[in-house]
Amino acid sequence: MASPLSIDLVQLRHGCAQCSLQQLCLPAGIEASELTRLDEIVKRRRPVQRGERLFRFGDPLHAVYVARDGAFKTTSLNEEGEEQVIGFHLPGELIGLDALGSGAHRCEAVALNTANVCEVPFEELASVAAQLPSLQQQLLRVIGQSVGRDHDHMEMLVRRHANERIALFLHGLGERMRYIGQSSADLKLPMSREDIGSFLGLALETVSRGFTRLQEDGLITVTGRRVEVLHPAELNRLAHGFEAPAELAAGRALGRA
Amino acid sequence: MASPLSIDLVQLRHGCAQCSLQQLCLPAGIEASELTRLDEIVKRRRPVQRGERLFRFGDPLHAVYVARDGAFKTTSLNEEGEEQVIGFHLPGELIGLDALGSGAHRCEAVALNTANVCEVPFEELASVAAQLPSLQQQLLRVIGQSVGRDHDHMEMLVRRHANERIALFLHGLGERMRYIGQSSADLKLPMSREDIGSFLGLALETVSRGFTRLQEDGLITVTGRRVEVLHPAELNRLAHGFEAPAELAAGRALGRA
DNA sequence: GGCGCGCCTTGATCAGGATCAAGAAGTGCT
DNA sequence: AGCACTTCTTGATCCTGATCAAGGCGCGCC
Repeated sequence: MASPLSIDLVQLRHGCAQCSLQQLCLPAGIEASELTRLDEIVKRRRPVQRGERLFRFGDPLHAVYVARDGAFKTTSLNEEGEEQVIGFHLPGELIGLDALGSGAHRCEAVALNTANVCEVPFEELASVAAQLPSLQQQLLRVIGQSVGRDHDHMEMLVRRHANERIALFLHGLGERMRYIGQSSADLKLPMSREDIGSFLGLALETVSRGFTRLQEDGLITVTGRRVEVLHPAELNRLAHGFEAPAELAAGRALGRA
Repeated sequence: MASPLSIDLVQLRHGCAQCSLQQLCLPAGIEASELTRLDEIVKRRRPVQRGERLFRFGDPLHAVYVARDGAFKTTSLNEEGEEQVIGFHLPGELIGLDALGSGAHRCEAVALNTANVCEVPFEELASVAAQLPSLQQQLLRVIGQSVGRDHDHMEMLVRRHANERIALFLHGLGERMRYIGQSSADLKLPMSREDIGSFLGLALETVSRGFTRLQEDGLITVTGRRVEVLHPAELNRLAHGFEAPAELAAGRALGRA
Protein backbone atom coordinates (compact mmCIF):
# COMPACT_ATOMS: atom_id res chain seq x y z
CA MET A 1 0.00 0.00 0.00
CA ALA A 2 1.20 3.54 -0.66
CA SER A 3 1.94 5.81 2.26
CA PRO A 4 -0.50 8.63 3.12
CA LEU A 5 2.04 11.06 1.73
CA SER A 6 1.72 9.72 -1.77
CA ILE A 7 -1.95 10.71 -1.85
CA ASP A 8 -1.09 14.35 -1.42
CA LEU A 9 1.50 13.97 -4.11
CA VAL A 10 -1.13 12.60 -6.46
CA GLN A 11 -3.50 15.39 -5.56
CA LEU A 12 -0.91 18.03 -6.32
CA ARG A 13 0.47 16.53 -9.46
CA HIS A 14 -2.73 15.57 -11.14
CA GLY A 15 -4.96 18.60 -10.99
CA CYS A 16 -7.56 19.09 -13.73
CA ALA A 17 -5.32 21.72 -15.33
CA GLN A 18 -2.68 19.07 -15.97
CA CYS A 19 -5.08 16.37 -17.13
CA SER A 20 -4.97 15.23 -20.72
CA LEU A 21 -8.73 14.74 -20.68
CA GLN A 22 -9.35 18.30 -19.62
CA GLN A 23 -11.08 19.34 -22.80
CA LEU A 24 -13.45 16.36 -22.77
CA CYS A 25 -14.31 16.19 -19.11
CA LEU A 26 -16.04 18.54 -16.69
CA PRO A 27 -13.37 21.28 -16.91
CA ALA A 28 -14.00 21.88 -20.61
CA GLY A 29 -14.73 25.51 -21.35
CA ILE A 30 -13.90 26.72 -17.85
CA GLU A 31 -11.50 29.61 -17.28
CA ALA A 32 -8.24 28.72 -15.60
CA SER A 33 -9.05 31.15 -12.80
CA GLU A 34 -12.31 29.34 -12.11
CA LEU A 35 -10.92 25.87 -12.54
CA THR A 36 -9.46 25.83 -9.05
CA ARG A 37 -13.00 25.90 -7.66
CA LEU A 38 -13.68 22.60 -9.34
CA ASP A 39 -10.23 21.27 -8.62
CA GLU A 40 -10.70 21.80 -4.90
CA ILE A 41 -13.64 19.47 -4.65
CA VAL A 42 -12.31 16.68 -6.88
CA LYS A 43 -10.75 13.79 -5.02
CA ARG A 44 -8.12 11.81 -6.86
CA ARG A 45 -8.05 8.25 -5.77
CA ARG A 46 -5.33 5.73 -5.76
CA PRO A 47 -5.56 3.10 -8.49
CA VAL A 48 -8.68 0.99 -8.43
CA GLN A 49 -8.00 -2.69 -9.01
CA ARG A 50 -9.71 -4.83 -11.60
CA GLY A 51 -13.00 -6.08 -10.19
CA GLU A 52 -13.26 -3.34 -7.54
CA ARG A 53 -16.51 -1.42 -7.34
CA LEU A 54 -16.99 2.32 -7.13
CA PHE A 55 -20.47 1.87 -5.75
CA ARG A 56 -23.03 -0.85 -5.35
CA PHE A 57 -26.70 -1.22 -6.03
CA GLY A 58 -28.68 0.85 -3.54
CA ASP A 59 -25.78 3.01 -2.37
CA PRO A 60 -26.82 6.61 -1.85
CA LEU A 61 -25.47 9.08 -4.38
CA HIS A 62 -22.31 10.52 -2.83
CA ALA A 63 -20.27 11.30 -5.88
CA VAL A 64 -19.94 10.91 -9.61
CA TYR A 65 -16.75 9.43 -11.01
CA VAL A 66 -14.55 9.81 -14.05
CA ALA A 67 -11.78 7.46 -15.04
CA ARG A 68 -8.52 9.09 -16.10
CA ASP A 69 -7.40 5.81 -17.53
CA GLY A 70 -8.79 2.31 -17.42
CA ALA A 71 -12.33 1.28 -18.11
CA PHE A 72 -15.45 0.42 -16.14
CA LYS A 73 -18.65 -1.43 -16.69
CA THR A 74 -21.93 -0.69 -14.99
CA THR A 75 -24.09 -3.68 -14.25
CA SER A 76 -27.50 -4.31 -12.82
CA LEU A 77 -28.30 -7.70 -11.48
CA ASN A 78 -31.61 -9.23 -12.33
CA GLU A 79 -33.50 -11.24 -9.77
CA GLU A 80 -32.01 -14.54 -10.90
CA GLY A 81 -28.70 -13.15 -9.77
CA GLU A 82 -27.13 -12.84 -13.21
CA GLU A 83 -25.59 -9.50 -13.97
CA GLN A 84 -26.61 -7.42 -16.95
CA VAL A 85 -24.07 -5.04 -18.41
CA ILE A 86 -25.74 -1.64 -18.78
CA GLY A 87 -22.79 0.29 -20.10
CA PHE A 88 -19.07 0.60 -20.58
CA HIS A 89 -17.24 3.72 -19.47
CA LEU A 90 -14.02 4.93 -21.02
CA PRO A 91 -11.79 7.67 -19.62
CA GLY A 92 -13.53 11.02 -19.49
CA GLU A 93 -17.02 9.52 -19.36
CA LEU A 94 -19.06 10.23 -16.24
CA ILE A 95 -20.01 7.28 -14.06
CA GLY A 96 -22.77 7.29 -11.49
CA LEU A 97 -25.47 9.33 -13.17
CA ASP A 98 -27.89 6.46 -12.69
CA ALA A 99 -28.50 7.76 -9.18
CA LEU A 100 -29.54 11.26 -10.24
CA GLY A 101 -33.20 10.38 -10.40
CA SER A 102 -33.80 8.70 -7.07
CA GLY A 103 -30.67 9.62 -5.13
CA ALA A 104 -29.61 5.97 -4.90
CA HIS A 105 -27.59 3.93 -7.37
CA ARG A 106 -29.47 1.39 -9.39
CA CYS A 107 -26.43 -0.34 -10.74
CA GLU A 108 -22.85 -1.16 -9.82
CA ALA A 109 -19.66 0.23 -11.33
CA VAL A 110 -16.94 -2.37 -11.70
CA ALA A 111 -13.38 -1.71 -12.85
CA LEU A 112 -12.49 -3.78 -15.91
CA ASN A 113 -8.80 -3.22 -15.36
CA THR A 114 -6.60 -1.21 -13.04
CA ALA A 115 -7.82 2.35 -13.30
CA ASN A 116 -7.28 5.82 -11.94
CA VAL A 117 -10.43 7.61 -10.98
CA CYS A 118 -11.47 11.10 -10.03
CA GLU A 119 -14.27 11.25 -7.50
CA VAL A 120 -16.47 14.33 -7.61
CA PRO A 121 -18.75 14.72 -4.57
CA PHE A 122 -22.11 15.45 -6.07
CA GLU A 123 -23.47 18.03 -3.65
CA GLU A 124 -20.38 20.14 -4.00
CA LEU A 125 -20.40 19.74 -7.75
CA ALA A 126 -23.97 20.98 -7.93
CA SER A 127 -23.30 23.99 -5.76
CA VAL A 128 -20.13 24.98 -7.60
CA ALA A 129 -22.02 24.52 -10.87
CA ALA A 130 -24.68 26.91 -9.61
CA GLN A 131 -21.96 29.54 -9.26
CA LEU A 132 -20.05 28.85 -12.46
CA PRO A 133 -22.35 28.99 -15.47
CA SER A 134 -19.67 27.46 -17.67
CA LEU A 135 -19.44 24.47 -15.35
CA GLN A 136 -23.20 24.09 -15.23
CA GLN A 137 -23.26 24.15 -19.00
CA GLN A 138 -20.52 21.57 -19.28
CA LEU A 139 -22.14 19.36 -16.64
CA LEU A 140 -25.36 19.30 -18.63
CA ARG A 141 -23.37 18.66 -21.77
CA VAL A 142 -21.51 15.71 -20.28
CA ILE A 143 -24.76 14.30 -18.93
CA GLY A 144 -26.23 14.72 -22.39
CA GLN A 145 -23.38 12.78 -23.93
CA SER A 146 -24.04 10.01 -21.50
CA VAL A 147 -27.69 10.02 -22.56
CA GLY A 148 -26.48 9.86 -26.14
CA ARG A 149 -24.41 6.77 -25.44
CA ASP A 150 -27.41 5.13 -23.84
CA HIS A 151 -29.36 5.84 -27.01
CA ASP A 152 -26.57 4.33 -29.09
CA HIS A 153 -26.84 1.29 -26.89
CA MET A 154 -30.58 1.05 -27.45
CA GLU A 155 -30.15 1.38 -31.17
CA MET A 156 -27.74 -1.51 -30.99
CA LEU A 157 -30.15 -3.63 -29.00
CA VAL A 158 -33.13 -3.21 -31.30
CA ARG A 159 -31.09 -4.43 -34.27
CA ARG A 160 -32.41 -7.77 -35.33
CA HIS A 161 -29.19 -9.41 -36.40
CA ALA A 162 -26.36 -10.34 -34.09
CA ASN A 163 -23.72 -9.31 -36.62
CA GLU A 164 -25.14 -5.82 -36.91
CA ARG A 165 -25.04 -5.38 -33.17
CA ILE A 166 -21.47 -6.59 -33.01
CA ALA A 167 -20.30 -4.42 -35.89
CA LEU A 168 -22.09 -1.45 -34.35
CA PHE A 169 -20.44 -2.17 -31.02
CA LEU A 170 -16.96 -2.24 -32.49
CA HIS A 171 -17.62 0.81 -34.59
CA GLY A 172 -18.97 2.78 -31.65
CA LEU A 173 -16.12 1.74 -29.42
CA GLY A 174 -13.65 2.87 -32.07
CA GLU A 175 -15.35 6.25 -32.28
CA ARG A 176 -15.14 6.70 -28.55
CA MET A 177 -11.50 5.68 -28.48
CA ARG A 178 -10.73 8.19 -31.18
CA TYR A 179 -12.62 10.86 -29.26
CA ILE A 180 -10.30 10.42 -26.30
CA GLY A 181 -7.24 10.50 -28.50
CA GLN A 182 -6.57 6.78 -28.88
CA SER A 183 -6.35 4.65 -31.96
CA SER A 184 -9.73 3.63 -33.30
CA ALA A 185 -8.18 0.97 -35.51
CA ASP A 186 -6.25 -0.96 -32.91
CA LEU A 187 -8.56 -1.81 -30.04
CA LYS A 188 -7.56 -3.57 -26.86
CA LEU A 189 -10.91 -4.65 -25.47
CA PRO A 190 -11.01 -4.33 -21.70
CA MET A 191 -14.10 -6.51 -21.38
CA SER A 192 -14.77 -10.21 -21.83
CA ARG A 193 -16.90 -11.81 -24.52
CA GLU A 194 -19.44 -12.49 -21.84
CA ASP A 195 -19.58 -8.80 -20.92
CA ILE A 196 -20.02 -7.88 -24.56
CA GLY A 197 -22.72 -10.49 -24.96
CA SER A 198 -24.58 -9.22 -21.93
CA PHE A 199 -24.27 -5.66 -23.20
CA LEU A 200 -25.59 -6.63 -26.62
CA GLY A 201 -28.26 -9.06 -25.47
CA LEU A 202 -26.46 -11.99 -27.08
CA ALA A 203 -24.91 -15.23 -25.88
CA LEU A 204 -21.15 -15.05 -25.50
CA GLU A 205 -20.77 -17.76 -28.13
CA THR A 206 -22.63 -15.59 -30.60
CA VAL A 207 -20.21 -12.74 -29.94
CA SER A 208 -17.28 -15.05 -30.52
CA ARG A 209 -18.77 -16.35 -33.75
CA GLY A 210 -19.50 -12.81 -34.85
CA PHE A 211 -15.89 -11.79 -34.36
CA THR A 212 -14.73 -14.83 -36.27
CA ARG A 213 -17.12 -14.04 -39.08
CA LEU A 214 -15.92 -10.45 -39.32
CA GLN A 215 -12.38 -11.74 -39.46
CA GLU A 216 -13.24 -14.23 -42.21
CA ASP A 217 -14.81 -11.37 -44.13
CA GLY A 218 -11.55 -9.48 -43.85
CA LEU A 219 -12.93 -6.53 -41.89
CA ILE A 220 -11.01 -7.09 -38.68
CA THR A 221 -8.23 -9.15 -37.16
CA VAL A 222 -8.95 -10.73 -33.81
CA THR A 223 -6.31 -11.97 -31.38
CA GLY A 224 -8.03 -12.60 -28.09
CA ARG A 225 -8.96 -9.17 -26.82
CA ARG A 226 -7.00 -7.31 -29.41
CA VAL A 227 -9.08 -6.24 -32.40
CA GLU A 228 -7.62 -4.49 -35.40
CA VAL A 229 -10.13 -2.76 -37.60
CA LEU A 230 -8.95 -3.16 -41.18
CA HIS A 231 -11.90 -1.60 -43.00
CA PRO A 232 -13.69 0.87 -40.76
CA ALA A 233 -15.96 2.05 -43.58
CA GLU A 234 -17.08 -1.48 -44.38
CA LEU A 235 -17.57 -2.21 -40.71
CA ASN A 236 -19.79 0.81 -40.56
CA ARG A 237 -21.76 -0.32 -43.61
CA LEU A 238 -22.24 -3.74 -42.08
CA ALA A 239 -23.29 -2.14 -38.81
CA HIS A 240 -26.06 -0.47 -40.73
CA GLY A 241 -27.52 -3.62 -42.14
CA PHE A 242 -25.76 -4.07 -45.45
CA GLU A 243 -24.08 -7.29 -46.41
CA ALA A 244 -20.33 -7.56 -46.32
CA PRO A 245 -18.94 -7.10 -49.83
CA ALA A 246 -17.69 -10.28 -51.46
CA GLU A 247 -14.40 -8.87 -52.70
CA LEU A 248 -13.09 -8.47 -49.19
CA ALA A 249 -13.89 -12.01 -48.23
CA ALA A 250 -10.70 -14.01 -47.90
CA GLY A 251 -11.76 -17.36 -46.49
CA ARG A 252 -15.24 -17.27 -47.98
CA ALA A 253 -14.79 -17.22 -51.75
CA LEU A 254 -18.34 -18.18 -52.70
CA GLY A 255 -19.77 -14.68 -52.50
CA ARG A 256 -21.83 -13.36 -55.39
CA ALA A 257 -20.78 -10.57 -57.69
CA MET B 1 -58.38 27.64 -35.04
CA ALA B 2 -58.54 29.47 -31.72
CA SER B 3 -58.25 33.23 -31.69
CA PRO B 4 -55.05 34.88 -30.47
CA LEU B 5 -56.90 35.87 -27.32
CA SER B 6 -57.36 32.30 -26.24
CA ILE B 7 -53.60 31.85 -26.07
CA ASP B 8 -53.28 34.49 -23.39
CA LEU B 9 -56.13 32.88 -21.60
CA VAL B 10 -54.33 29.57 -21.61
CA GLN B 11 -51.15 31.21 -20.41
CA LEU B 12 -52.92 32.85 -17.51
CA ARG B 13 -55.04 29.96 -16.48
CA HIS B 14 -52.51 27.23 -16.68
CA GLY B 15 -49.48 28.43 -14.79
CA CYS B 16 -47.25 25.87 -13.10
CA ALA B 17 -48.85 26.72 -9.75
CA GLN B 18 -52.19 25.45 -11.04
CA CYS B 19 -50.83 22.38 -12.76
CA SER B 20 -51.72 18.98 -11.41
CA LEU B 21 -48.29 17.71 -12.37
CA GLN B 22 -46.55 20.37 -10.35
CA GLN B 23 -45.06 17.98 -7.84
CA LEU B 24 -43.64 15.68 -10.53
CA CYS B 25 -42.38 18.20 -13.01
CA LEU B 26 -39.76 20.92 -12.93
CA PRO B 27 -41.56 23.03 -10.28
CA ALA B 28 -41.31 20.32 -7.63
CA GLY B 29 -39.69 21.60 -4.46
CA ILE B 30 -39.65 25.21 -5.57
CA GLU B 31 -41.01 27.95 -3.32
CA ALA B 32 -44.14 29.65 -4.58
CA SER B 33 -42.32 32.98 -4.53
CA GLU B 34 -39.63 31.59 -6.83
CA LEU B 35 -41.99 29.68 -9.05
CA THR B 36 -42.92 32.77 -11.03
CA ARG B 37 -39.34 32.91 -12.32
CA LEU B 38 -39.84 29.55 -13.95
CA ASP B 39 -43.40 30.31 -14.93
CA GLU B 40 -42.30 33.37 -16.88
CA ILE B 41 -40.12 31.44 -19.27
CA VAL B 42 -42.48 28.51 -19.86
CA LYS B 43 -44.52 28.74 -23.03
CA ARG B 44 -47.83 26.94 -23.06
CA ARG B 45 -48.75 25.78 -26.49
CA ARG B 46 -52.06 25.14 -28.06
CA PRO B 47 -52.93 21.46 -28.45
CA VAL B 48 -50.56 19.45 -30.58
CA GLN B 49 -52.34 17.10 -32.98
CA ARG B 50 -51.68 13.40 -33.29
CA GLY B 51 -48.71 12.91 -35.60
CA GLU B 52 -47.32 16.42 -35.14
CA ARG B 53 -43.66 16.77 -34.25
CA LEU B 54 -42.12 18.91 -31.53
CA PHE B 55 -38.74 18.74 -33.22
CA ARG B 56 -37.03 16.80 -35.95
CA PHE B 57 -33.74 15.06 -36.33
CA GLY B 58 -30.93 17.60 -36.54
CA ASP B 59 -32.91 20.53 -35.17
CA PRO B 60 -30.83 22.68 -32.85
CA LEU B 61 -31.78 22.50 -29.18
CA HIS B 62 -34.15 25.39 -28.57
CA ALA B 63 -36.28 24.04 -25.79
CA VAL B 64 -37.22 21.02 -23.77
CA TYR B 65 -40.85 19.97 -23.58
CA VAL B 66 -43.25 18.44 -21.11
CA ALA B 67 -46.68 17.11 -21.94
CA ARG B 68 -49.46 18.11 -19.54
CA ASP B 69 -51.63 15.46 -21.05
CA GLY B 70 -51.30 13.20 -24.03
CA ALA B 71 -48.31 11.08 -24.93
CA PHE B 72 -45.34 11.28 -27.25
CA LYS B 73 -42.89 8.90 -28.81
CA THR B 74 -39.34 9.74 -29.75
CA THR B 75 -38.03 8.01 -32.83
CA SER B 76 -34.76 7.81 -34.67
CA LEU B 77 -34.74 6.68 -38.23
CA ASN B 78 -32.14 4.23 -39.35
CA GLU B 79 -30.53 4.53 -42.75
CA GLU B 80 -33.05 2.22 -44.39
CA GLY B 81 -35.65 4.83 -43.54
CA GLU B 82 -37.57 2.78 -40.99
CA GLU B 83 -38.20 4.50 -37.73
CA GLN B 84 -37.05 3.10 -34.42
CA VAL B 85 -39.00 4.02 -31.31
CA ILE B 86 -36.49 5.18 -28.70
CA GLY B 87 -38.93 6.09 -25.97
CA PHE B 88 -42.46 6.92 -24.91
CA HIS B 89 -43.16 10.05 -22.89
CA LEU B 90 -46.08 10.42 -20.53
CA PRO B 91 -47.24 13.68 -18.96
CA GLY B 92 -44.61 15.20 -16.68
CA GLU B 93 -41.71 13.47 -18.42
CA LEU B 94 -39.15 15.72 -20.08
CA ILE B 95 -38.79 15.48 -23.86
CA GLY B 96 -35.81 16.72 -25.83
CA LEU B 97 -32.90 15.80 -23.58
CA ASP B 98 -31.36 13.88 -26.46
CA ALA B 99 -29.91 17.18 -27.69
CA LEU B 100 -28.10 18.03 -24.47
CA GLY B 101 -24.88 16.40 -25.57
CA SER B 102 -24.33 17.86 -28.99
CA GLY B 103 -26.79 20.77 -29.04
CA ALA B 104 -28.78 19.17 -31.86
CA HIS B 105 -31.61 16.67 -31.65
CA ARG B 106 -30.81 13.15 -32.65
CA CYS B 107 -34.36 11.97 -32.72
CA GLU B 108 -37.88 13.21 -33.42
CA ALA B 109 -40.71 13.73 -30.95
CA VAL B 110 -44.10 12.72 -32.36
CA ALA B 111 -47.46 13.20 -30.64
CA LEU B 112 -49.31 9.89 -30.22
CA ASN B 113 -52.58 11.66 -29.58
CA THR B 114 -53.80 15.20 -29.14
CA ALA B 115 -51.65 16.68 -26.41
CA ASN B 116 -51.00 19.84 -24.46
CA VAL B 117 -47.37 20.72 -24.13
CA CYS B 118 -45.26 23.15 -22.15
CA GLU B 119 -42.23 24.41 -24.00
CA VAL B 120 -39.28 25.45 -21.85
CA PRO B 121 -36.59 27.39 -23.73
CA PHE B 122 -33.41 25.71 -22.73
CA GLU B 123 -31.06 28.68 -22.40
CA GLU B 124 -33.45 30.46 -20.11
CA LEU B 125 -34.05 27.31 -18.12
CA ALA B 126 -30.33 26.87 -17.55
CA SER B 127 -29.84 30.45 -16.45
CA VAL B 128 -32.83 30.45 -14.10
CA ALA B 129 -31.60 27.13 -12.72
CA ALA B 130 -28.21 28.70 -12.01
CA GLN B 131 -30.02 31.22 -9.81
CA LEU B 132 -32.45 28.89 -8.09
CA PRO B 133 -30.67 25.98 -6.45
CA SER B 134 -33.95 24.18 -5.91
CA LEU B 135 -34.68 24.35 -9.64
CA GLN B 136 -31.20 23.18 -10.53
CA GLN B 137 -31.63 20.28 -8.18
CA GLN B 138 -34.99 19.36 -9.64
CA LEU B 139 -33.73 19.71 -13.20
CA LEU B 140 -30.95 17.24 -12.47
CA ARG B 141 -33.45 15.00 -10.76
CA VAL B 142 -35.84 15.01 -13.71
CA ILE B 143 -32.96 14.35 -16.09
CA GLY B 144 -31.91 11.51 -13.85
CA GLN B 145 -35.39 10.00 -13.99
CA SER B 146 -35.20 10.13 -17.75
CA VAL B 147 -31.88 8.31 -17.61
CA GLY B 148 -33.55 5.77 -15.35
CA ARG B 149 -36.30 5.16 -17.89
CA ASP B 150 -33.68 4.64 -20.57
CA HIS B 151 -32.07 2.03 -18.34
CA ASP B 152 -35.42 0.35 -17.85
CA HIS B 153 -35.72 0.26 -21.61
CA MET B 154 -32.32 -1.35 -21.97
CA GLU B 155 -33.13 -3.94 -19.36
CA MET B 156 -36.20 -4.75 -21.39
CA LEU B 157 -34.23 -5.08 -24.59
CA VAL B 158 -31.59 -7.46 -23.26
CA ARG B 159 -34.26 -9.88 -22.09
CA ARG B 160 -34.09 -12.98 -24.20
CA HIS B 161 -37.76 -13.84 -24.34
CA ALA B 162 -40.40 -11.79 -26.09
CA ASN B 163 -42.96 -12.44 -23.36
CA GLU B 164 -40.68 -11.08 -20.67
CA ARG B 165 -40.15 -7.89 -22.62
CA ILE B 166 -43.86 -7.47 -23.16
CA ALA B 167 -44.73 -8.15 -19.53
CA LEU B 168 -41.99 -5.76 -18.43
CA PHE B 169 -43.32 -3.14 -20.81
CA LEU B 170 -46.85 -3.35 -19.46
CA HIS B 171 -45.64 -3.43 -15.89
CA GLY B 172 -43.41 -0.41 -16.37
CA LEU B 173 -46.12 1.52 -18.14
CA GLY B 174 -48.49 0.79 -15.29
CA GLU B 175 -45.96 2.07 -12.76
CA ARG B 176 -45.52 5.27 -14.70
CA MET B 177 -49.27 5.76 -15.00
CA ARG B 178 -49.64 5.30 -11.30
CA TYR B 179 -46.83 7.77 -10.68
CA ILE B 180 -48.77 10.45 -12.50
CA GLY B 181 -51.94 9.66 -10.64
CA GLN B 182 -53.67 7.44 -13.19
CA SER B 183 -54.90 3.91 -12.93
CA SER B 184 -52.16 1.34 -13.37
CA ALA B 185 -54.67 -1.45 -13.84
CA ASP B 186 -56.70 0.03 -16.67
CA LEU B 187 -54.38 1.13 -19.42
CA LYS B 188 -55.39 2.87 -22.60
CA LEU B 189 -52.33 2.43 -24.78
CA PRO B 190 -51.64 5.50 -26.88
CA MET B 191 -49.29 3.66 -29.23
CA SER B 192 -49.79 1.02 -31.91
CA ARG B 193 -48.57 -2.57 -31.79
CA GLU B 194 -45.98 -1.57 -34.33
CA ASP B 195 -44.66 1.18 -32.06
CA ILE B 196 -44.47 -1.23 -29.16
CA GLY B 197 -42.70 -3.77 -31.33
CA SER B 198 -40.18 -1.21 -32.47
CA PHE B 199 -39.64 -0.10 -28.89
CA LEU B 200 -39.10 -3.67 -27.72
CA GLY B 201 -37.10 -4.89 -30.69
CA LEU B 202 -39.87 -7.31 -31.71
CA ALA B 203 -42.10 -7.78 -34.74
CA LEU B 204 -45.58 -6.35 -34.30
CA GLU B 205 -47.03 -9.83 -34.72
CA THR B 206 -44.99 -11.02 -31.77
CA VAL B 207 -46.38 -8.22 -29.62
CA SER B 208 -49.89 -9.17 -30.64
CA ARG B 209 -49.27 -12.82 -29.85
CA GLY B 210 -47.73 -11.86 -26.54
CA PHE B 211 -50.82 -9.91 -25.54
CA THR B 212 -53.03 -12.81 -26.55
CA ARG B 213 -50.93 -15.19 -24.54
CA LEU B 214 -51.06 -13.00 -21.44
CA GLN B 215 -54.80 -12.86 -21.85
CA GLU B 216 -55.06 -16.64 -22.19
CA ASP B 217 -53.02 -16.93 -19.02
CA GLY B 218 -55.55 -14.75 -17.26
CA LEU B 219 -53.15 -11.94 -16.40
CA ILE B 220 -54.68 -9.23 -18.55
CA THR B 221 -57.71 -8.46 -20.67
CA VAL B 222 -57.04 -6.96 -24.07
CA THR B 223 -59.55 -5.03 -26.13
CA GLY B 224 -57.68 -3.31 -28.90
CA ARG B 225 -55.64 -0.65 -27.17
CA ARG B 226 -57.32 -1.07 -23.85
CA VAL B 227 -55.45 -3.35 -21.48
CA GLU B 228 -56.74 -4.29 -18.05
CA VAL B 229 -54.16 -5.73 -15.72
CA LEU B 230 -55.88 -8.39 -13.66
CA HIS B 231 -52.89 -9.72 -11.74
CA PRO B 232 -50.17 -7.09 -11.48
CA ALA B 233 -48.06 -9.23 -9.15
CA GLU B 234 -48.10 -12.16 -11.55
CA LEU B 235 -47.36 -9.87 -14.46
CA ASN B 236 -44.36 -8.66 -12.52
CA ARG B 237 -43.23 -12.20 -11.79
CA LEU B 238 -43.53 -13.08 -15.45
CA ALA B 239 -41.66 -9.94 -16.39
CA HIS B 240 -38.82 -11.24 -14.31
CA GLY B 241 -38.51 -14.53 -16.07
CA PHE B 242 -40.76 -16.86 -14.12
CA GLU B 243 -43.40 -18.97 -15.76
CA ALA B 244 -47.04 -18.00 -15.52
CA PRO B 245 -48.71 -20.06 -12.78
CA ALA B 246 -51.06 -22.73 -14.03
CA GLU B 247 -53.93 -21.96 -11.69
CA LEU B 248 -54.58 -18.64 -13.38
CA ALA B 249 -54.70 -20.11 -16.84
CA ALA B 250 -58.26 -20.05 -18.08
CA GLY B 251 -58.04 -21.07 -21.71
CA ARG B 252 -55.00 -23.25 -21.22
CA ALA B 253 -56.03 -25.94 -18.77
CA LEU B 254 -53.14 -28.32 -19.40
CA GLY B 255 -50.75 -26.60 -17.01
CA ARG B 256 -48.87 -28.62 -14.45
CA ALA B 257 -49.52 -28.52 -10.72
C1' DG C 1 -75.69 3.61 -42.14
C1' DG C 2 -72.39 1.81 -45.08
C1' DC C 3 -67.96 1.81 -47.05
C1' DG C 4 -62.96 1.90 -46.99
C1' DC C 5 -58.77 1.93 -44.80
C1' DG C 6 -55.63 1.19 -40.94
C1' DC C 7 -54.77 -1.71 -37.31
C1' DC C 8 -54.83 -5.95 -35.17
C1' DT C 9 -55.05 -11.04 -34.89
C1' DT C 10 -53.98 -15.60 -36.28
C1' DG C 11 -51.74 -19.24 -39.06
C1' DA C 12 -47.68 -21.61 -41.39
C1' DT C 13 -43.01 -21.78 -42.48
C1' DC C 14 -38.18 -20.93 -41.89
C1' DA C 15 -33.85 -19.20 -40.12
C1' DG C 16 -30.95 -17.14 -36.71
C1' DG C 17 -29.27 -17.52 -32.47
C1' DA C 18 -29.55 -19.95 -27.71
C1' DT C 19 -28.03 -23.81 -25.54
C1' DC C 20 -25.33 -27.82 -24.54
C1' DA C 21 -20.90 -29.74 -25.02
C1' DA C 22 -16.05 -30.27 -25.76
C1' DG C 23 -11.62 -28.72 -26.71
C1' DA C 24 -8.02 -24.84 -27.39
C1' DA C 25 -5.78 -20.83 -26.05
C1' DG C 26 -4.46 -17.57 -22.88
C1' DT C 27 -3.26 -15.97 -17.98
C1' DG C 28 -1.77 -16.02 -13.51
C1' DC C 29 0.38 -18.30 -9.69
C1' DT C 30 3.86 -20.99 -7.35
C1' DA D 1 8.75 -23.54 -16.35
C1' DG D 2 4.60 -26.01 -15.26
C1' DC D 3 0.02 -26.33 -13.62
C1' DA D 4 -4.67 -24.88 -12.83
C1' DC D 5 -8.13 -21.88 -14.01
C1' DT D 6 -10.45 -18.78 -16.68
C1' DT D 7 -11.68 -17.29 -21.21
C1' DC D 8 -12.41 -18.11 -25.87
C1' DT D 9 -13.53 -20.89 -30.02
C1' DT D 10 -15.97 -24.25 -32.55
C1' DG D 11 -19.49 -27.81 -33.39
C1' DA D 12 -24.37 -29.85 -33.27
C1' DT D 13 -29.06 -29.47 -32.15
C1' DC D 14 -33.35 -27.26 -31.03
C1' DC D 15 -36.55 -23.57 -30.29
C1' DT D 16 -38.17 -18.88 -30.44
C1' DG D 17 -39.52 -15.34 -32.96
C1' DA D 18 -39.21 -13.13 -37.90
C1' DT D 19 -41.45 -13.27 -42.04
C1' DC D 20 -45.02 -14.04 -45.39
C1' DA D 21 -49.88 -14.32 -45.93
C1' DA D 22 -54.73 -13.87 -45.18
C1' DG D 23 -58.73 -12.59 -42.72
C1' DG D 24 -61.34 -9.72 -39.00
C1' DC D 25 -62.24 -5.77 -36.38
C1' DG D 26 -62.90 -0.96 -35.47
C1' DC D 27 -62.99 3.71 -36.66
C1' DG D 28 -63.65 7.68 -39.27
C1' DC D 29 -65.53 9.67 -43.25
C1' DC D 30 -68.93 10.38 -46.60
